Amino acid sequence: MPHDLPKAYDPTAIEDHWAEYWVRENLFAQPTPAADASGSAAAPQAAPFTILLPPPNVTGRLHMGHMLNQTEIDILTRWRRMTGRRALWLPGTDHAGIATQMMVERQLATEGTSRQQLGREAFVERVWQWKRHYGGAILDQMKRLGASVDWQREYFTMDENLSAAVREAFVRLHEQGLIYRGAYIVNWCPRCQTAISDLEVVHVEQKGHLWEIRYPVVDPTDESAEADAGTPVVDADNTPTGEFLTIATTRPETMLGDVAVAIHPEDERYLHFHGKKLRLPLVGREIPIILDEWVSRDFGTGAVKVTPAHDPNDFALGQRHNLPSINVMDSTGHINAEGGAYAGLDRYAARKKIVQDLEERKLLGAVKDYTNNVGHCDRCKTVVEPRLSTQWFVKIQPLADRAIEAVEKGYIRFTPEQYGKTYFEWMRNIHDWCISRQLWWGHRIPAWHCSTCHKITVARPNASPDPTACAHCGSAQITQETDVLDTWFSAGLLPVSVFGWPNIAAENRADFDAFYPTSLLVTGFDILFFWVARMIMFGCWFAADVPLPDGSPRPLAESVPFREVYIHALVRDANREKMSKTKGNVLDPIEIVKQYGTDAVRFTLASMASPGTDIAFNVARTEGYRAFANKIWNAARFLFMNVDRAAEIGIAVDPSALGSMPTAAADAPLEARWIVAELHATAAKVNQSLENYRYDDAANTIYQFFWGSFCDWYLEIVKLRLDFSETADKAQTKAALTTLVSVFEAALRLLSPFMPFITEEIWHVLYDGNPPTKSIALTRYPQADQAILGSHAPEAMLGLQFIITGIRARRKELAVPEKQPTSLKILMWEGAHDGYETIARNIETVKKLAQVSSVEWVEFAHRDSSGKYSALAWYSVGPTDIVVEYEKTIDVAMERDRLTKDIAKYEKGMASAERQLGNEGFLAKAPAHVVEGLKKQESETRLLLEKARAALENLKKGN
RNA sequence: GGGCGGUUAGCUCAGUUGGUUAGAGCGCCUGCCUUACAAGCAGGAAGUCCGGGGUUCGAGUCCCUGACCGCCCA
Repeated sequence: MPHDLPKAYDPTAIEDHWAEYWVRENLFAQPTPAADASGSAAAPQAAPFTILLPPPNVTGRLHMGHMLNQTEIDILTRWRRMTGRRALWLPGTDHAGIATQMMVERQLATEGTSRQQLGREAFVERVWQWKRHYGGAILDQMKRLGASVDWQREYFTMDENLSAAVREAFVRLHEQGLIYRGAYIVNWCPRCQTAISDLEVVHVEQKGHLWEIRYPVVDPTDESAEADAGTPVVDADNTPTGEFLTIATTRPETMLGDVAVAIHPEDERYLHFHGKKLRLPLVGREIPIILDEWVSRDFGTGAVKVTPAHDPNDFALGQRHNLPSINVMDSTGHINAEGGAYAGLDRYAARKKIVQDLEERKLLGAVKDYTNNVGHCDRCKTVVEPRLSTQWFVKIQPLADRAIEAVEKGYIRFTPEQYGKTYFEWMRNIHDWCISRQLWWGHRIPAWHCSTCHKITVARPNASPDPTACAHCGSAQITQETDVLDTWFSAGLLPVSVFGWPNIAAENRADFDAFYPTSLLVTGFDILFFWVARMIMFGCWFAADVPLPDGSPRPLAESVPFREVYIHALVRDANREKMSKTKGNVLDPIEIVKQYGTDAVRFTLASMASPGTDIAFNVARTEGYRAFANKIWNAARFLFMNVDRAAEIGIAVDPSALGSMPTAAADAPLEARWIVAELHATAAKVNQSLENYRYDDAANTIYQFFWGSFCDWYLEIVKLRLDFSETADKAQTKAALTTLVSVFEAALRLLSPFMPFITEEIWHVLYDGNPPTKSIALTRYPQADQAILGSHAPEAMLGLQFIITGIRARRKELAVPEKQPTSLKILMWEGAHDGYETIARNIETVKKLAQVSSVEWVEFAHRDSSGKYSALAWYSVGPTDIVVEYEKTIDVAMERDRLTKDIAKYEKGMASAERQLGNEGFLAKAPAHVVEGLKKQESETRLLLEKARAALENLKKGN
């Protein structure tokens, strides 16, 4: 049956089909290993390669960052799978508390209702409905892109088993005294109406002001009502009289909650204020002046207002000095009843009004421009308000210590290495983690408040799922905490929870034993702290309690959630700009895939994915890789055309030649031995590159092999051998066809992890619909044979390529019409170089590839006799001298330019070589092979220089 | 303020423990519809490796320093 492929490669025609096929056939499922007869340890199998998909938000749509991440993971997973590892890539999505809640709330708003109207239970049900309908669209996009994941193990962080892990982790940490609840300053988002962690705050430089405000010193003798109200005594010009302490602030509205003013104890400017009290303007409260060394004398006026309820530093000051905390804002950022006349105003309206009122009272000092770093909510970009509130925290230090040790001892390795430093930097300066969120969507904190004794009951499910009575006083008057946990709390547990933790008993621990620790984590630097660090902390903490399969305690080295972390960079636009919706430069990977094919987009990302470097995504490049796919497609067409023609005269490739690494007989033609050697070298390089996460090297090496070696040279030469005529040497034709097909088949396997679609398609056609396995992805990855890597064929081939390229260049210079063959003379000097023999044996190749009609070998005793030939036609190609015969009159000026330029180049090379070779230090200290190489190069350059000079002389003589 | 990167061809990037005369893709110029491929073929041009100093027989590579760009943390 003839192999029919359309003339041009059309990705849309093949990709959907294979994407569906891979999912339908469940090709990449990695089942739980079966226990052996004893029922305890799993039967010995190939080493696993386990990798977790960084779970995208369930609300998410695929963007370029995802596609880069997934391409990198997929390449490694497909590659490891093909090298025989038990590869498991586990997909899933994150419930994304705030994002998902916001999305559903928006939906409710369009229906004229709200979550408050619905009530918590109905709202949560509504979110589940949303999730069932729209959630996980991103996973469908992954399916279309051919990610080789195990879809049977898909997880969702709110699933029952993963929720059980979250609850167990919380309870265990609480029992260990590592979770506490208390009133502290947290980052509060007035829009999201929840606390957020330090990491969810992004600092943005913003132009603002530094306001100086005069706080009147209390005169103990004045008992007037004005003084009580904070209205100062004024003179006739309405200017306040008396003594003041001037403070500076960037947030005047918080003064309503001031409880003190702090100065440095040694600040000489303010010594006379020690022990005095101030009257808080606009409020009238009497507040103390406190002394604290924390105060920076250089900042502002050196006097700082203290508002413990609205600033973390002030909170600490307040603690130290036993000051009260007065909260003057509500959860929406409006001034509350504590703010007296300003109650009800939005924080910025209040700021404006307060500044205005201070000015009227002549209490406003200088107003300076000031740029400060303002914290914004990572999710909604609202300015975060530091706020005193009761939250749940993880006492993180013990977990961090273990996580630091795991990396220090090399149990986890970062690539690029510099991220190890970043990790340590953060880990060693870590703060307790605020894990409570005032949301409805998420894992509700498993703590119950007792309204009788006011203690807290934290319990894991025993007889009933939730406790019904207070563990302290037995009262039934208990209600569950309304807060939910930070989404990253559950994400941090994924490496243990997806394999069944905490329910790891003898009968269901096979997955954990087989796949934990995972092998690798591939993710972006932006979630290094959010996720990677937390997984390391949780993994090292919780997995440590799971004994090894043999029952022995699990050491730290086996508790880590993964052994390696590969951090990739950002995908930017073609101009290196960060992609953003506001700039409108966001590229939708699905759109580009539709245009150029998944394989081309994957290859673009891979070829640019050098560790640590951002990717400037340029569709021009993708276009180039679509061309590459087309090249392979057409090489396949060429191949099939010849296979079909061979079949007509009864020649067929033995199927046993396929599926392994091709070899070439010692007496096989040069191009066969060469392409086989190139294939092995390519395989070696690609395997090595992938081992080192050098996707770019791996991709470029394959590209060069396929196009630069296989198509440009091998295919052209092998055409000579594919003789299907009656008189053909069938053995030779069959041998050539076998090399052609087997090298191509191996190259497809080599390329498959990078371009899974086109290789799958062609591979199936190659096997005529009767492949040895269900997919090329289940075949073996090409591995190099050391013996073949030592082949001399590439060296010989290089000489041949050199002369062919030389003749072509010469023909161009002589302006020989493209199709017109020319005759060739090869000048053989006495003491002939080795290359003559290779050229002679492959003279048909030279003739075909360089448009040569006939070849004449001319022997010469001396190089000088070259003068006999018109210098106009004589040409050096490396060590070989040739004459391309063409009657056209030569442009003497042009020829002189060429020679002059060559001479200059050779002279420069000679000078450089002589300088080094004349340097005793170089001869004495440089390694032998470097010296030898330079000497060889010098003598070659000298020869070329002499010949070029002679030619230039002849040119002058001849005219 | 603390920490970490980067600067190589017109563009986007490689360049290993220092080693021979610095590479790739795209773009550019010239000629070709050569029976797999014009998404192609063939040939070609193009670099003060950010500046300055140092170490070395030898520096794009190591050290110091300056400039510029970027990222993270506070």
